[in-house]
Amino acid sequence: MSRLRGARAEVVPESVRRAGGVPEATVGRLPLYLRALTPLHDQGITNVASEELAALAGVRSTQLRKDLSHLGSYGVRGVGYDVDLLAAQIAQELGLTQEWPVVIVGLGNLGRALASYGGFSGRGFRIVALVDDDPAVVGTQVEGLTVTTLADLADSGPTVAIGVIATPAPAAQAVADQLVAMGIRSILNFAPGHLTVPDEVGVRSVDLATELQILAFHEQRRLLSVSPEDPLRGGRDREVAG
Amino acid sequence: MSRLRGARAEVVPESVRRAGGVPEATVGRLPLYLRALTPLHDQGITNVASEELAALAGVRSTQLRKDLSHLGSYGVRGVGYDVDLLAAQIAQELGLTQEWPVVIVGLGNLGRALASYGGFSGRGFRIVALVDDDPAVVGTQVEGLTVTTLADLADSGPTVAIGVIATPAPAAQAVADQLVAMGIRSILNFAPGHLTVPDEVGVRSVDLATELQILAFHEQRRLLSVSPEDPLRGGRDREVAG
DNA sequence: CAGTGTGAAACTCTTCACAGCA
DNA sequence: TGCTGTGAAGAGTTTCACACTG
Repeated sequence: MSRLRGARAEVVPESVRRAGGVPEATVGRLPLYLRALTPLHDQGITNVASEELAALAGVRSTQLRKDLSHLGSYGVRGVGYDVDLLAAQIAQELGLTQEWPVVIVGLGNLGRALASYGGFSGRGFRIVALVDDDPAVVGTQVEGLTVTTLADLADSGPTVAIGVIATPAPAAQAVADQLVAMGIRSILNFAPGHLTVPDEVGVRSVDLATELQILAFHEQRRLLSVSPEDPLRGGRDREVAG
Repeated sequence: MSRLRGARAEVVPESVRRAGGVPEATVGRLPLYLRALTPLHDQGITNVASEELAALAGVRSTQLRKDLSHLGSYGVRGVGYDVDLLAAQIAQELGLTQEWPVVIVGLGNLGRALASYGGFSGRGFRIVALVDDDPAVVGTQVEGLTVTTLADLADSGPTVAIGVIATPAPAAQAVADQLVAMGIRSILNFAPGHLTVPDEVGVRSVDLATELQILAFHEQRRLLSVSPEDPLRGGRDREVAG
């Protein structure tokens, strides 16, 4: 589900790419574990067993333990994991010991929703710039930041590590090109459609229609298989990492 | 990426679950293919080769052909695929020949952004209800629909197949429970955190912080590996279906 | 002969079974 | 005794190589 997929370049096998590293599937779940640990920390709980944490994160305990083993985890046999220590370890692995500066491009409904979303600060990210190309919007204040153009950002704006694209689909590729040109190598894309970027740039795409269509597939499957001789649909607790 | 992960229930092997079906990984890519086909259709292009369509969707041509082979595809050797026929086939497989009624729960910034998003109609979905629990919002008109409460919806609202949760995190589980109680078996969750639902309910979750943290992991990895003796990062064109 | 369809191989990911330690 | 950590087995996915066909 997140899912990595090659497009260009020779394929470097995971076994080589991962020199001293963590499998991609595990990376996709580390955020879930971190998210599950936070409320435990807030409740003053200091220790948690893999079974319990796995339930909170929505995975199996063996999976959790295997994942954590890749970061050379420090669980205690017979006891469990130290909540704060584990959270710190995962945060370090994900690179959240520093704050990554983020720009949001496109201040339509979605862009504004993202800008006002609380999930950035305190989780390793800070919005440092907001960009739009509508003259009526540029210069206005949104969430305490002055909206600029992409050109202004490249020219005289703050340094940015991650670009979030929340523009209409037709503009997304051009925006991505400009973000890449100004040195950004991580892009989160909310516009539908595939972005073509150089190999060294990471892109993750979130598309509402795609998600709904996947749900529709299973919904249809369910409706069809209720009637006949086939009582197996193996329904399972479904979740997507991203 | 989208990724499926069991949590409860005995594990039904894919080979059994997929009786006459399509692998989960393939299902996750069918929407991408459909999305890539639409502009071709609009341009009046009637035929496309797997190499070209794969490039538009951001996958490899072998992957595309293998995926399509699972729906018993009707490509023509030496020629390619009929654009309209292929689009129709995929749409049918995904269950988009009918319109699925959708409810959006939570009309904060995100919920409103989703409500005004154009990606629903014409793609197999229609928003038939908007729900919020704020008395100041209930009864108002948003995007041509009158906002109701969840209780009203269960009581006297239209039938709904898919629920979209766009509430704050603390409310999400309770909302999911109520959606399930009224018979909804497909949920798209935008609130951070794991939802616990019965086996027969499908859930997909989209979480901004998770996506950003995965990007941050790779960004950090890139920064660390630029300097030393390790010139392999196997940079690849990254994309997520989910 | 260009391009699809597909078994087989390679690889990744998940689950199992159990050794090992506090 | 209880729970972690992990090699090995099993399941799923991707890629390869090439047979096949319009």
